[in-house]
Amino acid sequence: MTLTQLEAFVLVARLGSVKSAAAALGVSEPAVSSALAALRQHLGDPLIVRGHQGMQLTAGGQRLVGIASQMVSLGSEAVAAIRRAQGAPELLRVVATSTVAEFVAPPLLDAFTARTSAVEASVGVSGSVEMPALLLDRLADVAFGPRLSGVDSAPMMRHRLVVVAGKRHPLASATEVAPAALESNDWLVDPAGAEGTSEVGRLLAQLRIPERRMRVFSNAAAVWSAVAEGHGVAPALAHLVAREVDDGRLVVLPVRGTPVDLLWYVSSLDVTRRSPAATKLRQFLSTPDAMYVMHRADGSVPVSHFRPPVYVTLWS
Amino acid sequence: MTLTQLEAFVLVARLGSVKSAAAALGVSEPAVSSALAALRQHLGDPLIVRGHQGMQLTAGGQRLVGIASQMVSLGSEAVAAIRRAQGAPELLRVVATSTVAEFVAPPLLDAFTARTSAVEASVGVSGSVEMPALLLDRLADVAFGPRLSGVDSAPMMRHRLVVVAGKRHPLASATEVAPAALESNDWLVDPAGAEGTSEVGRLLAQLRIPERRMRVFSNAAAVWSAVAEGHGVAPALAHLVAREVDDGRLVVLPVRGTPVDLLWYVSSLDVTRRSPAATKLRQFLSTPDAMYVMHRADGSVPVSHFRPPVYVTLWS
DNA sequence: CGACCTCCTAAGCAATCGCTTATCCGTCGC
DNA sequence: GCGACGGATAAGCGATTGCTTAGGAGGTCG
Repeated sequence: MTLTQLEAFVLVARLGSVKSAAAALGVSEPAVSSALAALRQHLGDPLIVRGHQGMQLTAGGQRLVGIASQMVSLGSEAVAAIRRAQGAPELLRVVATSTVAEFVAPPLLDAFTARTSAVEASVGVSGSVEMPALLLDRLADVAFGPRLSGVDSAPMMRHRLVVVAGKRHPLASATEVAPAALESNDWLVDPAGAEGTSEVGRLLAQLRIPERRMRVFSNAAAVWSAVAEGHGVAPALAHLVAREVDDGRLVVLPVRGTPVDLLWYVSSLDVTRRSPAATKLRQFLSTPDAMYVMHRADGSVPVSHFRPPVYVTLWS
Repeated sequence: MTLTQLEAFVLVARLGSVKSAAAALGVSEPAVSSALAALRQHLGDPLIVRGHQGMQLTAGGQRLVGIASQMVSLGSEAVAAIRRAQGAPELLRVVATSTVAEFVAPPLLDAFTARTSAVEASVGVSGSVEMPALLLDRLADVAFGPRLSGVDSAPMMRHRLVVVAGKRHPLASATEVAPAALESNDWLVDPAGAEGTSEVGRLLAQLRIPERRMRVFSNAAAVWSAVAEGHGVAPALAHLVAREVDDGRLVVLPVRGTPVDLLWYVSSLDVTRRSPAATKLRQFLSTPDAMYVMHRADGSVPVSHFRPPVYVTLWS
């Protein structure tokens, strides 16, 4: 499997014909055809066959084309990245679980880059199970989330997990919440909560909430706003819903086993192998400035510092 | 530049020595060394040099290692994907602007996959400028967002853009909002709004809102909840904040030029080149069922259908 | 200073890549 | 049925890849 072969395949898929792909590449048509043949043999799939209107992708070809196209474009990106790196700022790539990425990471990294010259930070979202691999593969320099094994994790921020409901919710005025009452309610969670291995996932498992009762929202802010509307109950971070609780819009339920005091950790490779920027960030995290930013976090940053964290998704 | 070379480089970077990389690959040590040499020459950068503790990445090497590692892992993923494709469901990869991805896409695709057998849908977030390229590269089958040129766009859903503020905001009781008052307020937006080319971005430009007045949140739900707290004003989708407005928690401001009636479009390659699943989805979009789901959307789906949309980010 | 240890270079060799020209075979249109 | 078109196959060629063994170069240690 060669990048040239993959590029030929992508072009054929995209243009719908071997001939035009050959023209686009500036080579003869058998060159493309044989590249395709080699790829077919290597993967054991026809990939693309003659159909009634141009070439038709097989099921395997359909899956391959996205992957192959990324590989090819990453190839050119690699060249461009090296070019840019001649006099460029250091990169700091952070992954975080969805909750942290939503509220804590953006203002924290904004404050960090403002205090540290020549560091360029960006954030991505990932499940906690993928994090060690991402660090080991150097796809990320730092991970925010639960404690990880196999890499160097240190406590970063204490937080408290509570269960909340809207003020008009039937359970809102209860002095004690029975286990049976929990199971018969809708539970609203964010993507991190849907992961069984997360802290929230473990809490839900401990409370024996059945899966069919769980509804996953794309982010925690959406969860809490739906809960305030009266749609079920949800786990929440105490300091982030404090204002809604003070206003009376949300009510903390007296659920057995809560509140839970937890820690988020910062993880990276061990000290000899982590990137300089990762070292600097870990130092910054121990300053009072960082503590202040983390706890005040509402997840927003000024537009001039904003860089969308996600450009392209790798389809699994 | 070969995948073998990239793999050798990644392993050296990861293990910190040529020797151990060679051992891991089960080849002699000059084999790794020469692969590295070829890559160095091809890219014109030392990539990784002898330092005091093992090999040290150069600035270029630091950037390359993430890209290279992805290319290598995509290579093995390609093989796995083909394997799985022998009797596998069709893939439908959707990209959407952040607002659509947050509220509309998940329930819509959930309803679609429930009604259509053997289709496996997943969603990613991207800016609208990248969308045509993503479709053309077949990194995505379908895009939800503004009308795109160069691909086949059709109207999908009408929506109305308004400007909202919290009930206690100074502008909440105004009968007419002066342009000067707009500029001196904080404007809260989601990632799509921070893109100058989006509909929200154009609205903000038209209102002459200076960049320093804009604060970007990671999602729209967070924006509206912050606005309800009294933190500035924000563009909002009328049907999604309707309940907050009815409750009096948010107030629609009488801003000149609003409300704006807009359309979201569904885009894909032209009819001969789009995937079968994309065709089916576009048919589904014209049914009353789809309309119902789109307008009722609060962005949640049952946990059993939930697949986190983003696993890995390509760092730009 | 000399004995490491680790990386790089040299030389050589089989296999493959990537390309060419020339020729065959399938499927359309008429 | 018979061209015409487009894709696959064949044969052949130079360049590159990917590996080996052998030896040199540049550090860090005792």
